[in-house]
Amino acid sequence: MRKPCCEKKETNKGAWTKQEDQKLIDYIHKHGEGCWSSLPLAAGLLRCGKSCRLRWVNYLRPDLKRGNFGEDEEDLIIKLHALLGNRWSLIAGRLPGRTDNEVKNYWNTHLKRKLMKMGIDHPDNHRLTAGNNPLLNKPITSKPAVISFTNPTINYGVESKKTALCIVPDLNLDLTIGPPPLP
DNA sequence: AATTCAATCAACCGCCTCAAG
DNA sequence: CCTTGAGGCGGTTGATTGAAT
Repeated sequence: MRKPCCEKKETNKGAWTKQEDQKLIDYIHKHGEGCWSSLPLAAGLLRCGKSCRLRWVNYLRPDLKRGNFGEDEEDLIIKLHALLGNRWSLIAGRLPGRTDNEVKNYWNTHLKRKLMKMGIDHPDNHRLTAGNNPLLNKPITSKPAVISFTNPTINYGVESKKTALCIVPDLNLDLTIGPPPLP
């Protein structure tokens, strides 16, 4: 079994202090994101490199948006999750200013629950509760591609009147994965 | 006001991949 | 090839906060 990356040294754990944050910010402003394993020593931090990277990527980066997710962001997450599954970093890559951790947390706390309320009892694979919806009692032959969005037009539709349908096995999501947009 | 419960989210853990030696 | 270590990722935990009783 591999040793943990920071077994060699005593390192701080838990919440970061303001001073630690500042040290990390200062160091990265001066030297850029480089070798995370040697960063803590160089920056005067008693943290392991992984912890520094995580703190920077998820919290200190200046281009982070933070705050509530917009409806368009929600839709995009649902759409991308249907396509990619739990590939949070890929999903986050399509949401400027959002991190994988943030997207993952948002999915687990808000969206999962929201989809379940809409009758999708397996939000992880975007399957609707068959018993609730006669349309769905047909066998699904291929991997369900799912879904719904408030914007553009289709909704999961369990409750919405304007809805069309919800699971379309071979639905073309008209979504291509490319490099994330430039900042 | 005090207590309990639920929701949220920052941070950790362990695994995987990949490049360097 | 094989080994090693760094970086990155997804799953999970636990502290904190807010709401309900």
